[in-house]
Amino acid sequence: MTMKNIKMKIARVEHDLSQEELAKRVGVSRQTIGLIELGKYNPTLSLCKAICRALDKTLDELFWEEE
Amino acid sequence: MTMKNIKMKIARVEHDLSQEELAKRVGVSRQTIGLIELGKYNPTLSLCKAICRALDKTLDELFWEEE
DNA sequence: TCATAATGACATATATATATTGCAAAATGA
DNA sequence: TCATTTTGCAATATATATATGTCATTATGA
Repeated sequence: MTMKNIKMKIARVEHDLSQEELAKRVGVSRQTIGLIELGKYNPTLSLCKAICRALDKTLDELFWEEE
Repeated sequence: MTMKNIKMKIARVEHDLSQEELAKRVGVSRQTIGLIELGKYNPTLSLCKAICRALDKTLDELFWEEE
């Protein structure tokens, strides 16, 4: 869809989590996490929040871009 | 779904916009805006961003709650 | 008061987020 | 190298976000 979410990928790697591990913690499939990182999905707010909590970040830190 | 988004409603009123006017600016239906404010919808990230831009707020300001 | 605008509620239809499965291509570590 | 893990990709199925239309209720302003 739009562009890669490199910030999310970095935060995930910083937590030493694979896509699959993050997916499990967040309660979603591995593919969903992968596609969000690739920028090919438009996730729901509740999923964004769950990812943020799992990675100790806020929405702005992972999903907001100024401009 | 979860709970009312009072912050979004306040920001909208501060901009002197009706639900219908905000909906038009954001490219979505009036009902969608209304249901998001009522906390009965789980909007997509792209819609959240569009609402934020229309109301001069960030994701954290309208959609994030600490804890 | 009263007319109008704004909002909530509900039903049905459609688009799309997400799940699931399987396989291929990279990446990683020994 | 090679075995294993990780990630990308694709197809199909399902759940749900969103649209549309209508009506009832609640603000709002004159």
